Amino acid sequence: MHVNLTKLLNEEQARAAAQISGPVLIIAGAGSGKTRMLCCRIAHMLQSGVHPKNILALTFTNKAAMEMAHRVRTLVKQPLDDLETSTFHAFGLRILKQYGHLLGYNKNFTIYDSADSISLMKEVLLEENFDVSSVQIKELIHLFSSIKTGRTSWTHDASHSIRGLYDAYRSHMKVYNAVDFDDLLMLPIDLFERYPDVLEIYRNQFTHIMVDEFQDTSFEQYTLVHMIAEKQRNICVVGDDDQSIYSWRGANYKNIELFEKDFPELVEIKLERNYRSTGTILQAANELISHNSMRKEKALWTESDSGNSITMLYPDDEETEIRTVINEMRRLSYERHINWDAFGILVRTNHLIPAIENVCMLESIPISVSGGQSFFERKEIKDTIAYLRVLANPNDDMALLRIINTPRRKIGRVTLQRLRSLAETHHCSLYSAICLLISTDGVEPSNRNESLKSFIGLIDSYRNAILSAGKTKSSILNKLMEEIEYKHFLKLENPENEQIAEWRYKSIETFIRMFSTWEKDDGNEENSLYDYLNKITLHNHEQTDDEQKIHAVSVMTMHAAKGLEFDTVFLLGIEDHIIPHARTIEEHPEAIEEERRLFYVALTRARKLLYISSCKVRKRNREFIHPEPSRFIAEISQHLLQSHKAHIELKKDETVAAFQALKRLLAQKESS
DNA sequence: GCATGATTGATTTTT
DNA sequence: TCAATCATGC
Repeated sequence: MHVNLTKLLNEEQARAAAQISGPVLIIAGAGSGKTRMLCCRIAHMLQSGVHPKNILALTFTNKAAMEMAHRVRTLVKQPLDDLETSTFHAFGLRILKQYGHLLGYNKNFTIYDSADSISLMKEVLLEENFDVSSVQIKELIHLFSSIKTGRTSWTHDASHSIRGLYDAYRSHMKVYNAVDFDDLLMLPIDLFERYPDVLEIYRNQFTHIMVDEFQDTSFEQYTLVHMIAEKQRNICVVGDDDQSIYSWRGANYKNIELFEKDFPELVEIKLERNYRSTGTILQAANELISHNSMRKEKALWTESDSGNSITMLYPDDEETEIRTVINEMRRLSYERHINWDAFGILVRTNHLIPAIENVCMLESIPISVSGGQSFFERKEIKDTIAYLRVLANPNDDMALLRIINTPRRKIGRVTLQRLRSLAETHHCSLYSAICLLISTDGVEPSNRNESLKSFIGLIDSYRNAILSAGKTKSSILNKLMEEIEYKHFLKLENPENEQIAEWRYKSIETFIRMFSTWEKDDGNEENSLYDYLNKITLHNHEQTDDEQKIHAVSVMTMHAAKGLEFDTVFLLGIEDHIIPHARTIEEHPEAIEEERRLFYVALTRARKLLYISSCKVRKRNREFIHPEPSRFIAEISQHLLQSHKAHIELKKDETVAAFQALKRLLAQKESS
């Protein structure tokens, strides 16, 4: 292994990669070869004798973490099993797994995702007799999250009852032996404060730390990494304040200022040369972002040609919008021999995605959707996972509630209500409440507890089986799903179409197969059920990398597109209530700058061609509205834009001609 | 007391 | 369009 930095990188990049001791702040603009630099930097560390297990690289998404690990391995041609590249949350989980018992958590704790948190909030509200709309529930959860992470304090508008709800929420979590996403960061901080010797272990292990997407780290994430880095001070953070798009989740680009204050001896390096986009795209992006105030001084430049103008589309409605895009993709792939995976379709909100999926399906365009309703969010998969969760941790009430009457076991509203109040008076989980109810049942076997008894029997027997199963857990799960006749339940759910039931059961089989692949992988030494469940909670929104999807058009939200790039990018639904999003602006007028940054991120994903589309009519709820094009479009010089030429849309016979040409091409390829 | 079908109402972004 | 809630039937 020998990596020559100056050969692989430009001057600034090489400087950044070579500076491996002391604190470093790297301001890396969009498309400035940041990932490449980071990978070379790790390679350089290894070359300089730093052991892989002493390196900690924190990223924002699991995808980015895996990508980085992969690229470093290719670069240095070594397996590097000890190299820790992970997200903050995965890192926090790792710490809790090892030392969580010091804080009173059993090792079979469950991670609650936001859906679980919402269900729990509903439960708590029910208990305390509150009638609250779903919007308010989300607000409450957001408030509690801010409180927990110290972003907000109780001082203002904290009524007594709201504090009560917060306490109830937290005590429920404790009873369930559950932690939420915030806990994955806050509990390690708590741990480090209470057990300095544990902190010392981490400080000594991770002598070299890197943080990617630093502009999107939250205060508590920064606190965590600061605690570890404080002593050795070999920490490098990489970010771009113009791409900060997660402030609603607590991201705080002011962390850059904190970092400057905490590590005053730092070296600052700016990467301003853009290798990704054409001059036109870059200029448009620069113009747009210059409308924001309070930016760190930065000027992206490129040596590439100005390239094509940005194409504006003004389709009549949503369907025309997608069909126009499909026509363009067909034309480009035919004229320029472009693969489907060179296209990216980006939207502001998830709910614009299904319509795109449908039309692409009809037109046989292969697409790969990330975000939106993922495999793990399908009802049948969530049910299956809920069964696993209850087996792993019977005190997990949210999972238990999901499955206790699925399939129907004649355990209905009233029974549950009784169980709830029993659980409440004993401060225990529903599972314990059921056990209590059954044991105090006495001699006369009351009919109504029979179904509860058999349910507990089912759970207990499978729990024993799966916890002692070694590498055959998946087959036990399979047996469980057969025993409860889940397939039959699906058929009852879809009486008019048995095919749907079959199809949905197939995804359960797929899940069991995935589970089986995981448990047979020797890399998972511990191979515990808990590990698997935690893994799928944290990797929820991730692509299951099917080979068939590699040559597909990517469809995703602008948030999900961060860090990615495509030759050709289509931005759909660039209308004034969607981006900037009407609700955001209403609630926080200052958030317009973040919306602009989001649009900036979207623009800078494109290498060569960029299309921006704004519909004349869009269906919202049940009515049609006439949206205005996004105000951001007006912030770009008009000479960079060009309207979509009508003749570009292929007429029918042209399409036929195109297909024939394509056919000839394929025949040629085959014969050669 | 529970299951089922009809009505209503709500939709930002993600670890 | 979809999910959660409500009212009614068994």
